[in-house]
Amino acid sequence: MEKITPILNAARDLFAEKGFEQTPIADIAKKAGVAGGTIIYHFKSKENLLFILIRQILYSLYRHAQDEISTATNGLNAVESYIRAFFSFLDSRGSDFKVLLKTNPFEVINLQEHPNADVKLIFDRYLDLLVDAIKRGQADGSIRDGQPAELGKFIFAALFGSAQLKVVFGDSSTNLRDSALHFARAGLKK
Amino acid sequence: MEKITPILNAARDLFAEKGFEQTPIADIAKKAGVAGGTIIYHFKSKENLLFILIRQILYSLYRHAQDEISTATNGLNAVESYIRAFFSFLDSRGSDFKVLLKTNPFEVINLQEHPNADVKLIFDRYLDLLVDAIKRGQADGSIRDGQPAELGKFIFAALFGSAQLKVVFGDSSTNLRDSALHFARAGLKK
Amino acid sequence: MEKITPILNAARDLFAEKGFEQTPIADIAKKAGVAGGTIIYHFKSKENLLFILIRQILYSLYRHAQDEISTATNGLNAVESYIRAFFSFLDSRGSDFKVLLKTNPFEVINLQEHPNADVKLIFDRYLDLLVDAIKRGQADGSIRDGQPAELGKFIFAALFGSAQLKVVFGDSSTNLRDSALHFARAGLKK
Amino acid sequence: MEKITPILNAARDLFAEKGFEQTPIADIAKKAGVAGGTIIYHFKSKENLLFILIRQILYSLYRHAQDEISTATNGLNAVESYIRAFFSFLDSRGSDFKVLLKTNPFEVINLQEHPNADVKLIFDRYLDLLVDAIKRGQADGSIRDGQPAELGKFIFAALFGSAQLKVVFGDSSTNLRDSALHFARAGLKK
DNA sequence: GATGAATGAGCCTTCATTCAT
DNA sequence: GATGAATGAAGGCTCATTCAT
Repeated sequence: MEKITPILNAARDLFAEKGFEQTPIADIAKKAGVAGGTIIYHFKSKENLLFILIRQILYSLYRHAQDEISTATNGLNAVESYIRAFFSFLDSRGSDFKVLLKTNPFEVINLQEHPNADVKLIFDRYLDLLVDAIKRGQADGSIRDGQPAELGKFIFAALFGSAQLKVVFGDSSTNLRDSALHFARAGLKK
Repeated sequence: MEKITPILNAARDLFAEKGFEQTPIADIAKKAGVAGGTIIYHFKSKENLLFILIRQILYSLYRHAQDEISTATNGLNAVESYIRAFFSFLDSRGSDFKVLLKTNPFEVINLQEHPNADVKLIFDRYLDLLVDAIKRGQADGSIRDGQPAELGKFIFAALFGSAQLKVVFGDSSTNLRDSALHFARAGLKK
Repeated sequence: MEKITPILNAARDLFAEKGFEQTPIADIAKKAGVAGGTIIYHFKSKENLLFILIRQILYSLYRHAQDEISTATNGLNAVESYIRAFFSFLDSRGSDFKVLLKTNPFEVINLQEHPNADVKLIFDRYLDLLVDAIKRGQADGSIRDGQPAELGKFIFAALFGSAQLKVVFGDSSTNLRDSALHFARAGLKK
Repeated sequence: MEKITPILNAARDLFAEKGFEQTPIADIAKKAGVAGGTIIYHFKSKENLLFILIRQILYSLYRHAQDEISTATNGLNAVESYIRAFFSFLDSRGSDFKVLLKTNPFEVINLQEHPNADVKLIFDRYLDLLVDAIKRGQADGSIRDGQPAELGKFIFAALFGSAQLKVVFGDSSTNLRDSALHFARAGLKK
């Protein structure tokens, strides 16, 4: 029971470092100071371990954005907070984020299967945070007209693309963040 | 010798569909109508087959962008052409693109090792096309000031993020393209 | 202590349904509403649990035959009662019988090892019931001459073969019983 | 390709000796002088290897009975030949037979699944040989009236029960055969 | 008596790669 | 150039059993 956290931590680190497929359960076990069978005992399968991990990470990301947005004074400001939150998460919890990007979670995990559905759900919620900020901005006059869902999706895409650039090629997240803020403002302002 | 093309085609389709790790050489062999040994005989290793494939695809993408840009009348126009080229490639050669996104090529392939270096090279060239367009725009007055490399990287990130959204969740590439054009114009124009 | 019966019942059902090897202790535990460790605690090992079960079942079979024979008026009649008892047991306690046939108990259980010896003992006693009936028939003139042990063994073999046919292929036990009675009478009568 | 026979031979011996579940593929490989992977390469799965083996054995048994019956002069004679063939097979190819009895093939092998269907088919054919002999006897007057299918099934059951007695407890097949012949004659003759 | 988390040996299977033909 | 039988290391998973509580 108290082995669950060490396992999750070991898995996070190894998945982030070498990827899901390249990480044998035995390695996780060794790093977590646990027997191989213990991992399956608690997580049923290696894939499910990934799923649990992804859900945790996604939820943290969601909460982090939510916190940041909560103090925004208007819609555009909320979008900026959302972007800042994304990059600060990326910086402070880079290892977590690598898991997200290195495992193509939505490929490895079959989203059709019931228990995985909530990963998609959290993901959607996280996107909604951005779309809602845009709607708010359109209501309070800080953001121009346009379909909030489409504007949101594109910004979202840009954020994940930036993260990939940082994670894969080591690009500076500061520069990417500033560019993201710049383009978002330019594209959204009235 | 004449077995090489069928092998590449089969590999492309299968890598696109199920991913690199999930595709056994035996499956490629069967789909290509070839013996398993033949693939190793021609490509040395499975990883190298992926490398060859990625290089081909990346090069096509590069040429496609180059073609599109060649008729641009100014820098901003060239950037727009670059974006359009990206999405038209994504639409017409979706399977190729999936290979790029599903294999995290820059993870699987160790870019430090010599023969793989040119994948990174083509990749950089492709990015340079965009950066050069921005520089051109700054020279001809169609694009505002700012560091071309950073502006370019962000647009680039947004494009790949969009592709991922399309490939993974099936989002409309038309909407994503229009948003990309919108944000690029807004962020680059004087 | 009061957990023993539920465990035995669950084990009986599962062994009958899926066989000994195919039934994990965990499944028995769940079905019995008991913890996994409890089963080992009470039965020492999975194999020993099977052994206890087999002994119970065999003893029931033995008692059932004994009861039926007790009212027989002569030897041939006793043999017929024995056969009828076998099939009525097979019908009324099919699940028990399946355990016997599905586990090849005499393979799984090493009869050389001391505590298991009494399974073989009960088995022999059960066979003796039949052999004794034949002897009795030879004494009272209802059964022809011949080696009782051999005649008995063959009838015995036929009964177990019939049970297997019923259990595996679902053949009618009524037909099999009538045939058994027919052949036994024909082969034993003077 | 030339490894298939050694594998089948090794599997036959080991399944006969220790049973299907108790025989790791690695043991078969070692005994066959082959790599572990080779077995799966040729037989797809351990279960399928058993299936192939069972089919071979069953077919031999079938052919053996067919040969023996072919010279019978009448129906009753054919039944006797069938019984003799059974026991001579049991004696000369005891190891093969043990595989049949030790694996409860009809349990391990899911008869519903297509490729396994023919095991049941051969099995039925083998039984039909006996039923047809009984019909022939009823036609030529050497065998009394009665439902051939039921009479056949019972004799069949007796034969398999006898084999089990021999295999498990080492009973003499000569005695069992003579008893079988005795009871069959007594039960079938006019 | 009972629990259930934890163990770790064991097993089947996968699969990239080799090599004799 | 091409084949495909053969390999064997590697990995995910099962499960009877142990033991601290």
